[in-house]
Amino acid sequence: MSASVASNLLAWFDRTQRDLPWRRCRDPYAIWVSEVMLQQTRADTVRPYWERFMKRFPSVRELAEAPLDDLLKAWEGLGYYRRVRNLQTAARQIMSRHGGQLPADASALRALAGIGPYTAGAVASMAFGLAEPALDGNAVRVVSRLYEVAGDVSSAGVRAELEAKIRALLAEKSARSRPGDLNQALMELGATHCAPQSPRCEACPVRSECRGWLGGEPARLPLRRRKAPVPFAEIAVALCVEGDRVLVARRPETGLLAGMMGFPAVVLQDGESLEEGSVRALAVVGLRGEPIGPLLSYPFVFSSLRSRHQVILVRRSGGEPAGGAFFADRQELAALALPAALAPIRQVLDSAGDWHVLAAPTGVTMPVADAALGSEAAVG
DNA sequence: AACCCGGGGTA
DNA sequence: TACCCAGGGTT
Repeated sequence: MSASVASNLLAWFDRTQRDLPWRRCRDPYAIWVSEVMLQQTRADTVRPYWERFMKRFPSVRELAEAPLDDLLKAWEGLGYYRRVRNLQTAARQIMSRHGGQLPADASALRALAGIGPYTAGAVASMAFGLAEPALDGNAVRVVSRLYEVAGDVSSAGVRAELEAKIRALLAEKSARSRPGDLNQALMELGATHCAPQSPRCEACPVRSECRGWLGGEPARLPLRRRKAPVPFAEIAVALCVEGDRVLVARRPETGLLAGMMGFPAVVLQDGESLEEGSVRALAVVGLRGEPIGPLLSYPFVFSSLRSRHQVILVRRSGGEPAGGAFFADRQELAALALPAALAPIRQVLDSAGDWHVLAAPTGVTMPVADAALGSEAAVG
């Protein structure tokens, strides 16, 4: 019936595909790294990270043997930091299970840390030419519209249905020798034409085959259940400066920003003041302390949490840093991988000529924060 | 199946 | 603002 869909997609892809650096190489390792970076992350964002990462960690072995802090620094700002931990776990699994070479097998790939159904299919098809579907968010949108699949795409059954549609496309004669390109063509079409809200159907290479377009309302698909509202949290951040050093602490191994370095912080409970929260944050890392005064406040939106970070200066009155916390000088702070949510604080510290003024008992220097932050980030 | 996990682009 | 993105892991 639609034997031309695959060939039309491939011809269009050959004509218009974006020039992405990982498309220039055939190294399975390089393709794998790019696919992990591309999880929930746009190609234009990934590009510079991938270039730097490949120079610094050019092979599975170097990734497997790298210090975790170096990996986190290379990942700084990309988010979902669990990805890079899993990447190293998988590199070590590849060393021990597969002699340092990525396995040319979807099931074996799927068994590696951080590789799920999508990434297994993507690497299998792009790096090894296997006929495996790579069903990402783009492909979900394109395929659900192409075949007017009207079920909830977050359900396992509908996902299987969509994968079956892709398998059928991969089996078409024109696609048999290039499954990776067909998968990429589906994703490319979703990224550039088959947009969530306003698809550019006029320029679509498979419009005449698209049941969604023929039905007149392609943008109503795909269907998914409504997501729960995003909760809000007030976060108290204790900034403890002593001389030319600032207290940093490693976050818990579970939950938000697991295992990342940061400044002592707690989520304020109902009725708890910023000052009380800051004392509690210090206690977590083994210090007694007293609040000096607020330094800055800014909103930060995660995908699963809206927050307001309230940064308050504190002074240690006793105790020693415990549990991975320590006082870092400027050089040590610069070397730490910090999540983007803490970037405004790093910026204040970087632009403050002398940290002593931040530790002053009175007359908190708000102009420093205002100058460093910009109007959007500074919230009262 | 539901929930959690960063960050950023875009309509 | 709301949505969603070359998703995966845990429970």
